[in-house]
Amino acid sequence: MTPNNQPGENKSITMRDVAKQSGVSPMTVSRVLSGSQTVDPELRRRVLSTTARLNYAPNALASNLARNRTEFIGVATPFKDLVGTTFFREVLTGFQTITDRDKLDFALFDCASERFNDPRELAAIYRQKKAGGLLIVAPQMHGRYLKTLAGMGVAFVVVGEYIDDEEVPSISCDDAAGIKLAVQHLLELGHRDIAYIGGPPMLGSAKRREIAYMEAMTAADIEVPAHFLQPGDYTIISGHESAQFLLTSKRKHPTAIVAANDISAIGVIEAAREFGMRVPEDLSVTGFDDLSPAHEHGLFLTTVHQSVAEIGTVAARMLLKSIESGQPLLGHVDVDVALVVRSSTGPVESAPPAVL
Amino acid sequence: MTPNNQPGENKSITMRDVAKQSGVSPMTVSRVLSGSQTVDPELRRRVLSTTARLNYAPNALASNLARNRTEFIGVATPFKDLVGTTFFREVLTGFQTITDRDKLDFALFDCASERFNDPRELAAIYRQKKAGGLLIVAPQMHGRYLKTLAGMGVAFVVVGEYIDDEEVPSISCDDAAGIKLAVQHLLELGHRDIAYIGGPPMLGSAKRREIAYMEAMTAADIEVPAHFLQPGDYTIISGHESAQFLLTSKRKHPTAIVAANDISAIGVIEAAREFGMRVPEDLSVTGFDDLSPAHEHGLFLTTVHQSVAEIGTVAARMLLKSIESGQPLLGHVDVDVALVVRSSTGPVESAPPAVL
DNA sequence: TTGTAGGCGTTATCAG
DNA sequence: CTGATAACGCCTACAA
Repeated sequence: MTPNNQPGENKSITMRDVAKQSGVSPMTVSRVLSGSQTVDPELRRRVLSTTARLNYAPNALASNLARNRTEFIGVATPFKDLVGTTFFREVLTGFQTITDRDKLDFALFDCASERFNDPRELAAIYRQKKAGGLLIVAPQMHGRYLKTLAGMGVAFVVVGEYIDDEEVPSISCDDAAGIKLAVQHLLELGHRDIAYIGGPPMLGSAKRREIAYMEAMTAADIEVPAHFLQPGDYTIISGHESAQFLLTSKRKHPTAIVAANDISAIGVIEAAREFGMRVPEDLSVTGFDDLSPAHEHGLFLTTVHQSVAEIGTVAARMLLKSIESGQPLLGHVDVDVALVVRSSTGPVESAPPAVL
Repeated sequence: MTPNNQPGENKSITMRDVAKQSGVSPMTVSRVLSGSQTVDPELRRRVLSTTARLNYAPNALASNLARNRTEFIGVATPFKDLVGTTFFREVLTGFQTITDRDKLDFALFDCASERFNDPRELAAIYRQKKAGGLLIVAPQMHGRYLKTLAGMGVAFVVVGEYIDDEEVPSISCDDAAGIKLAVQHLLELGHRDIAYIGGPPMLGSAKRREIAYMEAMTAADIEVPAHFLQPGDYTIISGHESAQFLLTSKRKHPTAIVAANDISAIGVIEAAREFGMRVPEDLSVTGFDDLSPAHEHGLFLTTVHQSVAEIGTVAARMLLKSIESGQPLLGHVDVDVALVVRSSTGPVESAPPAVL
């Protein structure tokens, strides 16, 4: 990793070289290039001219060392699970809109690699000044791990997941509001037999969605039969299985199913179709997330839209503020969601759906 | 971006601090931590002990400045187009398997942003030592742009696209071999009326695939009717349209279609089904890439598999070698492909497919 | 085996 | 407005 020289020139050009050739001191060069202080226009011209002529590029390492700063924002995410994902892309581009102003760049770390099993390794990234702050995009990370990180004075924020810990700063969409919008929508369509298919129980956001479902039903004075609360894990297959159970059970069948995310909603719709049920005539289905797959699959899923890009920009603003102020962030921030009504939901039919 | 201190401790701990508290010189600390030289076991113990006690983390900026190196590999890619992509994820994880050994990290740059309109800006990343080398994952980048980059002595390699320029190092799958495998497979199934739906003409890899199709047909002594060479742009819709044209033309209809990638192959199959044709009984279809979408869509597409992860590892090895040696890379490297026969291809039927 | 001196390339500070 | 001086925190080179 050592050499950085082109065949011919042996040492890289430094500020001193530019200074000498411009007949000024290095400080003047520094001032011109940092654009800050007032410099005599003639000197400025000379400096800029030789800078261009020598093709000089300031050494960021030296600059950052002298200024005790870092121009990288660390992004920690499990490569295998998230990098190829719409969610990740959206968070990043949202984040980017803010960090671009400060000319910050991204450093990318695979937090699922063995190396980061110990939170101290992630903290080291920060302490070694490889990154001025950390954007953590890793839903599966344990609260304990993150709490430890917070205890080590690392500037960071977790994105896309609700962490139930005051000391851990996190940003995600307003899960509760989203589910309540979905349930409310179904209630307005006349549904009362509304079942729910949940998400991975380890995820704080999944917990929030489930609780919100129960609250919304209770608020509408509807008692939820135990079997209406189905487990799930955000996969097509889990949605499929739980829907299959609900639609073939000997107990009451739902006229509508609220799935904890779009993926499992797709499984629900698949299952319904396999049983010859029409969506939405025989069964209404709602999802959650509104990322691309819902469209790609040629579905017209009524779902809760979360603005991932906005989560990214909010995260960026907060993280930058924390980095500048030196104050750690605290607690959770909810970003608004919106119900997108498409054609997987409709009014409840007078006749109950046919039992298979 | 300035402060990095926790409330209470005002300056970060340096090697000097560790040295003092261990009763040794900073050099000894350096030696212990870099693990290199021989150090008295007793001193080593003391140093390690106080390192842990003080929670010391070496400043990477200072270290890299002193050693004139950089521990970041720059990854340049258009965020919007590629970051959310299986291809990108696979390249990165493949790359990672090599860079992990050297404890290198990734710096991520959005080469589609205005900032990088000028290749000098990308070169600056390298010259400023923000990255020791560049992995460019950007199929749409112009050869001229890349040639300029090469001329500026930047250590880099382009991945996933064939760049027709000896000075520009690139790595991609062996497009020609892949298409020839597909055509050969169809020939063996008895097809002779094999049409081709191409890719974006600006892409070198698309050009190579098309040329290979022509060569394979010619080698089999089959004359290709002009309308058998259909344009396309790697999208479902382009595959759909070209297939529609081929299957409704007044001229001869193909019994098999080779699509330049999986996505357009999906469009072909959709179109065929709309015309009531069965795949593969009435029409054989092959794709190219074998990334996830082909499976996600519930298709069983016979296709050319490219090992993206391997492209990543090959790229990593080459780039690291170039960085170490200071020698620029040159020319293109092909990574092997393999035909994956699934159920979208079959023997040609005796009766020609029904004309719509 | 350990320590000393000096430099990596930049910037903060303060004197002129 | 400009320049000398002294860091920034670490490492190479040489000396002990």
